[in-house]
Amino acid sequence: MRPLFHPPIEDVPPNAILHALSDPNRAAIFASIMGAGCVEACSALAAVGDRVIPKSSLSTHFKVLREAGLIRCERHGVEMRNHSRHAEVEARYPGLLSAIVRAYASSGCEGATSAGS
Amino acid sequence: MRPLFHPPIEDVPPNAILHALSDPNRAAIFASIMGAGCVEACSALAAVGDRVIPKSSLSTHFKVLREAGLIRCERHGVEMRNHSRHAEVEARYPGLLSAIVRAYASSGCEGATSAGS
DNA sequence: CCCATAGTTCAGGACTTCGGAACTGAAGAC
DNA sequence: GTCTTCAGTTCCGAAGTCCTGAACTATGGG
Repeated sequence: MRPLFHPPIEDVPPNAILHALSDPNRAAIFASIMGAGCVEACSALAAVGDRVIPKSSLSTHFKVLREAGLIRCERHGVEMRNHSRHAEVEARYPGLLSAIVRAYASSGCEGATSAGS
Repeated sequence: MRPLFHPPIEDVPPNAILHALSDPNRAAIFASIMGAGCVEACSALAAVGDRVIPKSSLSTHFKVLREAGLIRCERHGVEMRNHSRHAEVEARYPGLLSAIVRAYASSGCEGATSAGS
């Protein structure tokens, strides 16, 4: 497939990460990828709680997360594997991701429920 | 003046905080308030680096920060004192604010430079 | 009382995001 | 090899959000 652009983590400004995760849907997606051992298919995340997310929105969300350096996407056959780049982000911005995920988890919001394994 | 609404910190969802701080201008304002000993007047922050922020935008930014539970505003005479509620937020979402501020600082972005005073 | 200062509100335009429909690319059926 | 199906992307219009200048309100001083 065309070479999906993944920015080096040093080029990602903090506000891009905050923006990406300031959307509860994206936060839920990311928490799910991060919690589920760094691999998921897109369609597996088509629902956050009760709410069904349209495919197109989902695609956009993944694009935002990808461009924020939070995930790495590669095509495996017909579906997409999404690896969390959480270790890289952690190295670049120590404590940021864990604090955010913890914040969502402690708020009882749907943002990180699926990360609770 | 009318009783400016300050939400209790427990009522503030994490995404509101992330959203508030995902704007570099607001991040700079907040970093400045937090770094400068928790008191500032609005007009003292009318410029982020080279960029001049219009009063109306500034007012909106303060409102967003206030409604995200990040600052507490009270009128003293003709001007406004803005206290950082950073301790409360820290208690509610441990490590979140410090990680964000540190991220902005380490990125060399203008988000937290003014906190170095 | 009138003026100056600090901040808020409103309205119009620019920008972003959402979501359905159509499209592309890969795997399996025939 | 070709057709069908599945997974995801792109396109475009609708809806919402954000920015900002202009007008307004509130406070303090002369």
